[in-house]
Amino acid sequence: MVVEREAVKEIPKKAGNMSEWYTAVALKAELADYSPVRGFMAIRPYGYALWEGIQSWLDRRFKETGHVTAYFPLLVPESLLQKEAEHVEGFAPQVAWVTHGGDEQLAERLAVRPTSEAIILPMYAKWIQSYRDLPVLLLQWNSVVRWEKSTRLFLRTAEFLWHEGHTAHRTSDEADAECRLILSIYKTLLEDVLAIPVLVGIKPSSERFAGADNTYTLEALMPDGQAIQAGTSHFLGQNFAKAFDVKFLDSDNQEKYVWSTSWAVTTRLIGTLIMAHGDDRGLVLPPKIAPYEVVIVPILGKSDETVLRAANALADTLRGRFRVKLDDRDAYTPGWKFNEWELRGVPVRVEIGPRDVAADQVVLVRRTGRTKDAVRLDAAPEAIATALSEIQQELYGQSKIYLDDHTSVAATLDDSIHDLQARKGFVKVGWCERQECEDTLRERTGASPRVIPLDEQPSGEKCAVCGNPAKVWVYWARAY
RNA sequence: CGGGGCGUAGCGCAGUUUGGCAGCGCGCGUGGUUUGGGACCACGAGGUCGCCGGUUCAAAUCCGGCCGCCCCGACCA
Repeated sequence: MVVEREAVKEIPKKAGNMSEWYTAVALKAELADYSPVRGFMAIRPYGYALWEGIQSWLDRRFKETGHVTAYFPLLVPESLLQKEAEHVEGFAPQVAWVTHGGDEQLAERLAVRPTSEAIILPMYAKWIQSYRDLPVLLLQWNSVVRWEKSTRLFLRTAEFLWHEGHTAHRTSDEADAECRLILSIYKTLLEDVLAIPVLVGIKPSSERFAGADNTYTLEALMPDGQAIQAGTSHFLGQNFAKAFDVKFLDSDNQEKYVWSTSWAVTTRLIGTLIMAHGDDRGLVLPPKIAPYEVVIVPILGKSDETVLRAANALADTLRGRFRVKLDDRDAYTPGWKFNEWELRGVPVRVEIGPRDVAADQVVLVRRTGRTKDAVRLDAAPEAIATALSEIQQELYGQSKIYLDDHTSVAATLDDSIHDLQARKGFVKVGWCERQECEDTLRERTGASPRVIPLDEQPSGEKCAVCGNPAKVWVYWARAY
């Protein structure tokens, strides 16, 4: 039986102040730390392993869809950044500038990329001549800098890691299909791997990416009732092609501008993951993304030779099938290790001690329930596989129930205001698509329109603000 | 950027009101005993009290300025 003495002492309750809880978990689980440079963070190996998990899953998918990886410069000349008017206006307040090379002042200052459209599209102009060169399906794994006023580990840092995809297409339809393909890949990543259910759709024009004709988005709901954007996919139309003169000769011998897209998910996903599943004992990681799916804790005592040998043999057996950590450090007691690995979110723990070796069994403990089950040694791999798959489903299921329970429909302005001010999640409202109705709701609630769903259309409902026929549904929420 | 709080050993803090030897717990090192839910004993290492200036015989403590961090709001992936 689990004896509750002092649980994890250093972590505040999640239900209390979620911000304090979040920061404590990110630091104590050794995911990241504050760095000497204000607003920037150091990602520690355990946190980076989560990012590598996301990377390798996406790289596998992108290989299947024909996307290839490239790399473009860190610095963007000011003149290039200024070519797309809306783009530069949108990012100007957040750009960091390089003004000197060594001692000498530069003739033209260079932006540290806040995103790379302005340095990639000029290259596309050189590389694309004919419709036969299309589509171009590139992405790069890199970091970008946005000078943020207030920052939080993973959720908002002045520098963050991401991949940014940049594609160029022959037709508008093809570019739009690309955006939707990426959206579906991201949705699978969020729901099947990270176990976080999302609403998908498009942003109202007021929330679009600077320079885009359309922005697709994935919105998740955090346990404090606030929404968070988990990924974006932008249909850029011909805006950037025209600004950077990216043209091709089509089969009809006409010179045309390409249609481009850009899309990204960032290390913010790690912050989202922490909040979505963690509890008062720390991190809870979905098995599919956990750096270690299984941790083996040998209970060493006087008979430590036998136990250690059994633990090593078990680790070798399991390693063929799972990501395994054998924690054979002798400086820590088993109880200390139990708490440590729970804090770090490992889904399944296997305890093996003298009693188990004698009985030819191991003790299996799930991070989610923490009940102890004795399992015959030869049945352990199957039992672990079952536990991992059930934990994965359990985490998604809980989050899905939370999302559904915290999504309401409001038919009137008063209801919308009431529901949004209660801060309990998404409020779905009908909208006539007029800016003034959106502005009214923003001012009255402090919330923002997060997403217009792709698969739901109003059928006779009215705009919650003005009462005219609603053209679309919009999910509103307070947001990170 | 507004409101509030804080800065003293790696971490968490006491000491500041009333100026007078820089402390406690955890962690860390060594040795030993331990090990099934954060073990115990002994010895030990570790400090420009955020920074700069002022008052004073004497400043962690009083005064002035600056910097940084956290929380709550407004803006941002």
